[in-house]
Amino acid sequence: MGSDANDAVSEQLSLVREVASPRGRSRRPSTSTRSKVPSSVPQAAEVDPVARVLVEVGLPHLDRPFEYFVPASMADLAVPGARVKVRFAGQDVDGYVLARAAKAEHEGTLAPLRKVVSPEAVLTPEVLALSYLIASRYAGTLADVVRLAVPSRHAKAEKNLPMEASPAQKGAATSPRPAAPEPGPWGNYPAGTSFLRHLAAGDAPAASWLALPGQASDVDWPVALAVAAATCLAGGRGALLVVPDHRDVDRVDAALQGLLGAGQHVCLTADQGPQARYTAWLKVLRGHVRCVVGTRAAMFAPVHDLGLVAWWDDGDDVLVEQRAPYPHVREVLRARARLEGAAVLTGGFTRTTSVQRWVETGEVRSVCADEPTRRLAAPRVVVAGEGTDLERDGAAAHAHLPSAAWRAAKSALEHGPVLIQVPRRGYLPSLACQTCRAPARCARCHGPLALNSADSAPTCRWCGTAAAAFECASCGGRTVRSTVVGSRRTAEELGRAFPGVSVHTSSAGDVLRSVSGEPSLVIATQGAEPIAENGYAATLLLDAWASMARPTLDASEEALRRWLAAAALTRGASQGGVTVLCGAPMHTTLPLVEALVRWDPSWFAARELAERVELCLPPAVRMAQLVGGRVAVQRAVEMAALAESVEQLGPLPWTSAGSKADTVQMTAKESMPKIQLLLRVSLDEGPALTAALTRMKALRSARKEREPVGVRVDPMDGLG
DNA sequence: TCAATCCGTATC
DNA sequence: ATACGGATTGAC
Repeated sequence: MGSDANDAVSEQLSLVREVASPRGRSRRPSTSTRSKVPSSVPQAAEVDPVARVLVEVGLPHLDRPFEYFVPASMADLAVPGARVKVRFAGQDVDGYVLARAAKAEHEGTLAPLRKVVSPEAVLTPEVLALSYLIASRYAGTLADVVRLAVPSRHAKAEKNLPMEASPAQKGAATSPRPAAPEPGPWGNYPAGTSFLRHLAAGDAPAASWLALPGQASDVDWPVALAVAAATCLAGGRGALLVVPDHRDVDRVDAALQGLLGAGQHVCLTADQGPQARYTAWLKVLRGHVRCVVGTRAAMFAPVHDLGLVAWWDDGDDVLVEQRAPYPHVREVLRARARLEGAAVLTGGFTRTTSVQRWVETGEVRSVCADEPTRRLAAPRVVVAGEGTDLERDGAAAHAHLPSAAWRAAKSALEHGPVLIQVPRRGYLPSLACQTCRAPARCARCHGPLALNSADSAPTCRWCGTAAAAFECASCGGRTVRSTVVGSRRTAEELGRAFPGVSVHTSSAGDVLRSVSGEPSLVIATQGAEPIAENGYAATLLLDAWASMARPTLDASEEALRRWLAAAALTRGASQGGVTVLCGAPMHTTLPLVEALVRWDPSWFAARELAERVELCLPPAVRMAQLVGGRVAVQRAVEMAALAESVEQLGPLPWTSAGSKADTVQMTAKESMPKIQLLLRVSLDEGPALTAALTRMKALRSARKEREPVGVRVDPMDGLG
């Protein structure tokens, strides 16, 4: 494991023990005498009459435990982890019992718990410890993180689910452990079987796995995840698998069903409905099952004896939680693995720079296939030029297809379906070097340059510096070109280019799961590609330039991720599969294109990370973002009393993601333009920065600052 | 001298 | 947030 966060971890653990230990004594001898209990209220419990309670008031400066006395009637119900209602500042609020104690630290009179909502210990010590770490990592409140970790109660589900595992499940739990499965897909990777062996033995191996493309059961990634989970279960420990979306959950679910049989795992997804969802979650909490597959909210599932955390496609932005404090699945599962001694498995067709950093610090080991294996499994990749060889006439001209792409599709349609991937609409306009097409970067802070309005000079989206004299860092070019994005071919146009072929479409909101092996054209936006039975005969990746020119930090990483995800649905070169990249700049050999052609995401990730290190960009540094009115942000920064070493980039006008670039956001009431300030520190100084931001938030809420100031750590996760 | 009001602080 | 206390202000 890397050393940068070890201190923070041990510090947090001791904090957790102090607060959560059932009989925990304070390090300092308590100066309080035994707390007085008003005579008008019920008798206190005889054993551990004090409950430390996390109260759910949404105020940062009240984000700490408060002590209540436990009435005798609740002595056995108010267990650590139980939901309670308490009187707080004159009103009834919800809370959780964090711990019971013999004596209070609070010197004044304790108020009684008003009610134990349910004796179900929904906030387990492990999840509580995890929540402390995540709150600290993201400068958020414990209450916010607990809200993410513990689903809201569904009383009927709680009542209907038996407390004890059913006889069959009980039998499974007490009978000899299930046998470890065959390695299956893991046999394709030199380090794969070793990973499984350590996993089964109860160790905590950590791996970044670069999956081979293909859907056959001896390579298919959902099968590989299921095998890892089953191996962990066979070793007597629980497993937690997180995947980006519901379709992925279904695929892993099917694979688990095949390996484990019925009733050994549960799925957790947002679209289950409250009762089904809470029932599934309770099965995990009560230990009926020890294996979970789900979407991002499952990352907090209270799996018993956790032995493996795994997640798929680290770069997918749906792995970022959309509620404060916006934690990434990667950080949550990494923290869980450390706390609970579990193995780590992060897989994908590509590797993000964040995971590459772990590989390079030795925190995780790379698990990937050797080059000959990759070459056979991956499709042959062809690069068609940007406009240079467009068909001038005939059907293909209508579809704006390069002739190489048209020919590949035409011949592939004799053997099976053809996938045509188009970029999503709505990318922000951005700037690139006119000569070499490298993204234009700010000379001062290396942020992305963009045009605020048609006639102004290019401006940095981070620090606001106007690039009066642009000079490209890669080739020295002095002119920028605007990359207008978002043109999308219609299914009709393509249909006309291939008369007589049936056409399917799949895009966000109307996603097609799979298509048959019959010849057809499948037009899908990025991320919505259906799976084809036996794989696509060919895949066309359209408008490469649009994917490459997005004005976000991770544009290249993201482009490769999306291309390889589509290309991975294509038959391997050994079966004639081909992928055609259309619309890539031909002037230079871009590493991005080279990585696709050679199917070498590991090499690309290392290059990208080296560049980030050089330019002091995440994940080589820690960043935080403040958003709000100009004065409020300025005052917030002063309150934070930041160290000298904290670099401030900006402020500059803030536009919300997805809004048009020239729309300046206003705060609701004052019609004040919002501004953004970025803070940058070394990774070592990350914990100090988040601590300062936490203090600042507490101070602001204690002083009842009116104007909101948004704080976001790792703002590049998800938004770029 | 007392009540109304403002401000700061604690909330167990 | 809401409640409370202490200080401050203003009218009798």
